[in-house]
Amino acid sequence: MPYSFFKNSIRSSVQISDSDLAEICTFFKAKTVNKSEFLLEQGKTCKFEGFVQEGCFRVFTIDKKGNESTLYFAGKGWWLMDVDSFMNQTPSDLNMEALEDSKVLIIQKKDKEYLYNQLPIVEKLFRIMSQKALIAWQKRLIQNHSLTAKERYFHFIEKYPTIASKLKGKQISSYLGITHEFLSKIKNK
Amino acid sequence: MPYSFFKNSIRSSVQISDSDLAEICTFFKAKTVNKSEFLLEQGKTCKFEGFVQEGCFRVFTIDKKGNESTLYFAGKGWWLMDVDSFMNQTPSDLNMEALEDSKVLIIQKKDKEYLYNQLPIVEKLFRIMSQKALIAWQKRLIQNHSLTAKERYFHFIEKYPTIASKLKGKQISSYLGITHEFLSKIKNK
DNA sequence: TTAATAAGTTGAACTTGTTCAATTTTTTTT
DNA sequence: AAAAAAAATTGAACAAGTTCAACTTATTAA
Repeated sequence: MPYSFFKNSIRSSVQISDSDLAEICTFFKAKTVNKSEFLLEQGKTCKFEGFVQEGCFRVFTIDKKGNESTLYFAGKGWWLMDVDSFMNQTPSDLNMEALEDSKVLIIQKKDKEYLYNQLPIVEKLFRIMSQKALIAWQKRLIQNHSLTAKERYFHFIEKYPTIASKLKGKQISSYLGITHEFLSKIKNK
Repeated sequence: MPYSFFKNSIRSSVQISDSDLAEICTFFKAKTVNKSEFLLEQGKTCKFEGFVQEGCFRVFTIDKKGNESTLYFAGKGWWLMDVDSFMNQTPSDLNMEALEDSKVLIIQKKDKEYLYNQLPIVEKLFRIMSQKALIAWQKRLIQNHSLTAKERYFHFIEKYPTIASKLKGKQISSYLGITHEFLSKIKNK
């Protein structure tokens, strides 16, 4: 049952019939992404959405000054989406890089649109998922405003211990919005 | 036609029939909120969602240290929601304060739930609205990471000139995540 | 297994932004 | 219109975080 974890994840957001869930699954195809490979690259248009079944990804952007900024890490059970590029079919600002050998379930844009039209529950599912994500982004902004870099670091490794243990310092610092040198100084005190 | 602006706003997100739109409108009640009054207060549970027809609001939180952090300003055409408190019926972290005499359209939670169940297009509408909001929050985080306070300030007044002109420096600084003293120094150079 | 490359550490000088306190200006209340 | 309160400004001392460069330690590739 390669879809059972995926199904449970959906059921945790929305009440859904077995048959609807089964139909949804038919549109999600398994894909392997090996360590250091990119599922999406900045500049390309995003035509898919993905669900992480195994492994871990980093979603980040590189700004004009060449600095990396990590939006989030996607471990098992997380979604990989570039909402902007997917919705508007514009070039993406994001990179999605596998941090280890990973497996994702992928749905193509045309299939997603079909599902939205065919199954209203899919609208509800993604409405709820988007709202949960929104809550998390709002909280993150508030934390960036109210906590120091040191506090943000310890909060991060407490909240995401499993993912954090897989990360290089540089990757964590680009999530926190500080330099890797300063993160190193935070750690050694 | 007090609902025509509201209707146009919805139509800009989703294709919808006149009759569906008319039914939606029946659940949104006009409410006046005068300057300095609060539509929502931190600690109370949010049982409504609102649409700004006239005026302007500030949505902010006060953290443990007593510092204010402004999430966003909601001018004409913006939505006022505490997604977290509304969805989970938990005490809110947010305050929604009218910055001038304002008029909002309000829907109660039970009516919103009825609409979600009754009209699938409402799910789609809020799915799309949530995803647009998500895009904006992601971009804001990236900007906080990649721009200096000065750059963020000029970006803000360029992007929201109308709202910005109504604001006190203290309100802008709490949006940017800096002190009002430092904002004053930025301005006078 | 040894190069080669990437990652992590450390220190000194620097920049950005904060804190606190005093002063002025603007807005609100009486 | 005067008094009171809130907002904005300024400066000096300070703290948080950056930059650059040198060095050490891990990883990866040949």
